Amino acid sequence: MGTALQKTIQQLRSENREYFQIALSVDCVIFGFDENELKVLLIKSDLEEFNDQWSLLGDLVSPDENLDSASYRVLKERTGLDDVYLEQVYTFGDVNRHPAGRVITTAWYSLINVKDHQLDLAHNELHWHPVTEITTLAFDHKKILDTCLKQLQSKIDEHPIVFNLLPEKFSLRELQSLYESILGTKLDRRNFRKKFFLMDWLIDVNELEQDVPHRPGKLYRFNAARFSNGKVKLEEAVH
Amino acid sequence: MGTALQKTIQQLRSENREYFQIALSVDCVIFGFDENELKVLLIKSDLEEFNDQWSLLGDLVSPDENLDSASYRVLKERTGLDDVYLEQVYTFGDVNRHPAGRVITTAWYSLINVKDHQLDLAHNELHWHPVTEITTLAFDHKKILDTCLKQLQSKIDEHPIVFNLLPEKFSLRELQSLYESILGTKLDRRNFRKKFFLMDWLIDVNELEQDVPHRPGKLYRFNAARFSNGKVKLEEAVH
DNA sequence: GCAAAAGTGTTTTGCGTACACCCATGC
DNA sequence: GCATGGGTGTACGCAAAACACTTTTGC
Repeated sequence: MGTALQKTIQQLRSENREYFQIALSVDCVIFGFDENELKVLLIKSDLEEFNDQWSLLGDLVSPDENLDSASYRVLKERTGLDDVYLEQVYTFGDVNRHPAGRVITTAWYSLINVKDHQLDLAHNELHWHPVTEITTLAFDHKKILDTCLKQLQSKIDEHPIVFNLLPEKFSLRELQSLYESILGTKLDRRNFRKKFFLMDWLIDVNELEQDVPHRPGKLYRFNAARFSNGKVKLEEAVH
Repeated sequence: MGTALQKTIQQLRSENREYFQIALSVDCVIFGFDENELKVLLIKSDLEEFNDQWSLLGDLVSPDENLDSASYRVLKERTGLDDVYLEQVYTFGDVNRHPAGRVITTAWYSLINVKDHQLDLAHNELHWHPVTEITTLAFDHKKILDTCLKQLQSKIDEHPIVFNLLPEKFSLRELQSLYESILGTKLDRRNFRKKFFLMDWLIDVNELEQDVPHRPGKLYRFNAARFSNGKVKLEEAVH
C-alpha cells in the first residue's frame, strides 16, 4: 500500500535538513572513593566564559559515533580505564544551556576505583573534588551532578554496584563508609554487617587489614559469581 | 588568567562546526488503560521502509525548541491534551538507528486517561494497542517501549502516578486491575485494599458503580491534596 | 437461588531498627 | 593500660503475604 502520503527516506532527509543542526555531547560524572569520601573528577573549564569554574568531563559526540561509545571514549581518554561501570541518567536539552549553540547533553555516571589508575592530575587540570564541597560548576553541570548522585543513591540499595568504587579487597568498615558517603547518612554497624552477610554479596578472603592503628578487620571481596550479566543467580540465592 | 589555552565561545563554535549535524527527536510512549488492559497509542509509520509497521508518536526537535517542550508538543498535537503526566526515560543514540541519517531520540512515557479525549483515530491512523500484544515496531521502538514499561513498573510502587490513567472516580477493582496490567502479575485483593487504605491515597466519594451485573463497588478518587508538587505532606502523612 | 464480585480480619513470617558488651591490636 | 575500632546477639515493631467466609446486587 505505498500511498502518496508515505515518504521515502530521501524525501524525509531533504525535507528536514534544517533539523540536522544540533550538537550532542556526553557528560560523565566520574565518582571515586578516596580518604573516606565520595569524590567527583572535574576539569578546569576551557571556556573563557567559565574561567576558574570546574566542569564535568565531557565531549561532543561525532556524527558517526554511537552515543554510548562516546561516553566510554571520554572515560578512556580521561582516566585510561576500559571496562568501567557506566550508566546513562538523563538528557538535558534546554535551548540555552550551552553558550556555543544548540548542544544537548546526555549525562552518565561512572564508578571507578581510584587506586586502579594514576591520573596525571596537574597536567590535565583534573582534580578529585569531594561531592559535599561542590557548590557551583560550569554550564548546568551542578544540576547534572545532583541528578546523577540521586540516581546513584537509589540504585545502590538493590544493586551491587558500589564494588566498582573499591579495591579488590576491602574491609567492612570501608564498605560501610562508602555507603554512608553516597547516602549522606550514618548507618548502624551491626545491622550493616548482618545485612551484607545475609545478602551473600561478600566473600571472606581470610586476610586482615595491614598497618591500621587498631585491631585489624577482615578483608572481603565482592562475590561476583553470584551475579552473571548483572542478574542474580536465583538457584544460589535461594540457599 | 585568560591563557592561550582557553577558548572563546566563537572559537569553540567555529572549530566544532562539523558536530552540529545531528538531528534530535522525541518519542512518546503514551499509555492508556481501557477494557482492563494497558494500551499504547501507536501510529502507522509514514516511511515506505516501514510500511505496515506501527511506531511510537514522535517528532523532530527544532533547533530552537527545548527538549521537554518538544515532548509536550507531540502530546498536545496527537492527543489534544495539555497538562499530561510525562517523564523522560532514556536516550537512544546508535548511529544507524534511523534510516534518514543521524537522529538520536529521547524517549518519554506519558500516562493519560483515555476517556478524557476523543481521538480521531481512523483519520490519523492512530490506534490503541494492548502492550501484551505488541511484538514488533518500526525503528528501535520496541526496545524503547520495553524500556519505558520497565521504568513505569518500578515507579508505581512508590509514586502515585497511576491515577493519571484513570477517570476521576474509579473502583478499587479498576485500580487493582490497572496495577496488575502494568506489572503483569496477579495481586491479592484484600492485601491490595488494605495497603491502599493505609497509604491514604484514596478518598471515598460515597458513590457506587452503575450498571454492573453484580454487587456494585464503592467509588474513590485520588487524594491529590496529600501530595503537593509531587511531595508528600509529611505532617499529614504522620497521622 | 445462583452467579459474580464486594467487602472484611487474623495469623504468620521476615526484615529493618534499636541497642550494649567484650575482643584484638597498636601505641 | 588505654584508645580505637572489630566483632557479636537479642528484642521489638511493622509491613508483606497467606488465607476463607459473608454480603450485596443483577438476573
